Amino acid sequence: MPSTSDSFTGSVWLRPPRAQTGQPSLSREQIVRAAIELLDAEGPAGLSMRRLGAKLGSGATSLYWHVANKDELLELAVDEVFGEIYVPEPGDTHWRVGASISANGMRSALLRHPWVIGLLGLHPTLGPNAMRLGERLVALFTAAGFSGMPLSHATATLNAHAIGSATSEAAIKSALKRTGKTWEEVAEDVEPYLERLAPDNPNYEKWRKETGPLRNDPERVLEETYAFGLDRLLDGLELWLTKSGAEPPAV
Amino acid sequence: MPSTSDSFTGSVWLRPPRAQTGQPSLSREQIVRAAIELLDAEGPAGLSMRRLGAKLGSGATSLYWHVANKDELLELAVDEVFGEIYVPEPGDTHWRVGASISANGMRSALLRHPWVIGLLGLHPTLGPNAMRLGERLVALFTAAGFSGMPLSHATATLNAHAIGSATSEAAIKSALKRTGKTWEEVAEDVEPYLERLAPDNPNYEKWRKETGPLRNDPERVLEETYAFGLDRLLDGLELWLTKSGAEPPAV
DNA sequence: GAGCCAATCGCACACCGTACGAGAGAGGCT
DNA sequence: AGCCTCTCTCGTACGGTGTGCGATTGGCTC
Repeated sequence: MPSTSDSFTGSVWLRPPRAQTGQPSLSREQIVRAAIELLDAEGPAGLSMRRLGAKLGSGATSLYWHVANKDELLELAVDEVFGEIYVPEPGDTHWRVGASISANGMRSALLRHPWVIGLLGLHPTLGPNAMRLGERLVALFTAAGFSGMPLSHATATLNAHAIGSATSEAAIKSALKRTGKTWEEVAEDVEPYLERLAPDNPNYEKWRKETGPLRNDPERVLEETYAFGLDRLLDGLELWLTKSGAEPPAV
Repeated sequence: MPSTSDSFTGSVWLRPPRAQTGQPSLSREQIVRAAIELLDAEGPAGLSMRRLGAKLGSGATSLYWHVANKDELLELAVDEVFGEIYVPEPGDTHWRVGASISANGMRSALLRHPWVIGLLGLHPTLGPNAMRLGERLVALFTAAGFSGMPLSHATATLNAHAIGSATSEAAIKSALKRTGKTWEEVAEDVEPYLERLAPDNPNYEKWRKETGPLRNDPERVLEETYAFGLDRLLDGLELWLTKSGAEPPAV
């Protein structure tokens, strides 16, 4: 371990890659992939260095040659997940479609790997895949007519919507998965609690009574919530674009 | 511990409160408050049951009388933080202002207690404070003219924006705090990395060069990003409201 | 005073991240 | 050929973690 001085977060990305000559039976990519598999299968609690080592047929501490510590491994895993997100080229679609595809990709990647959500607030992700994502979004929104700080704000807001939506969605799905109950069973469980709180929540209660019959398939509802918000957001961005009098640059 | 059957997430909220007769030198509220102090001061890693016990002058395992386990303690702490968020009454302001105040409150609560962000994806929060928040938002958006599922979508989207924005913001601030460096120093550290990746990120690089001089105070930029997104979102919601021909109910 | 029961606590267990140093084995140099 | 160096693996050990369990305390009601 050359132990470069702690530049920025001491982040993986800023450190020169490791030279290689010996007999590597382990590799960083392999470790990261295995870690992701464990995390997907059993959640954040399912990943320990010992278990990961076992899964790879090696000692737990051997991993520390390829990875400085567990935190760094998680950073690598997060960026790997970002690699799954596709952002269209500017020319391929209208920017609204491109932005939708990008946000959908972010959302579904986060829902496929919900453990990522809990890590996003810890370090800024500036791995190569995250950078590529940023690059593509800049290209997309530049072509749409954004520039300067508003461009950055727009892309950040798009991502914020995907992240925020995925967070709430993951919370619900995690509860369903953990209890193994169906949506109906959970609703039954919560019902008496809501009844008890009803006097304090008249408006919510009224809304709940009125929309009760409509709220059946939670999967669908969650998706609609996300899509509704995305459409409103894109409407707002488009409105700003026209009002600010921006011209899309020549394609 | 009466050990009620595991209703829903076995969530704290659905369990009857504990009877009380003995000599309580510890209380649930006190424990939760102390836990929040520890979490605020030292982050998620700073909270252990032993340290918490020590801080309260009691044995670590004494806490387990008042709290089923650490997860439950964290759920309680999250709801406590939600209690800090103020949502105006419908009559008090235009709904856009009310929604802004609410989202601002959510954002700043999350930034005051960044550890909450990492917990939001784990359980749906249905504590009393979260419920009160929901109630107020329903009231606000009902008065604005929303109803049915779109009402729920609108409130969820508002929260998603606050959560998503706070997540990215917390990531950056956490890195700054952890390294103790100034924004300029971090920028210097990252610079060579960005230069190296520049060939792959032409659009991003172009944007970066153009806006370089403008991007000074990150605190301000982050706030502007959030505010820009919020405005676009509210624009989009307002547009939908007028286009859907909804009438605000009599006030 | 007897008995009950809420509340506190110490101990122990299994597990965690990881520092450290010993060793294996390949490659390059003389 | 001999040796040295450098990459890589691994066992051991340390100080921590969450928490199950049983013993203990002390105030309350009969």
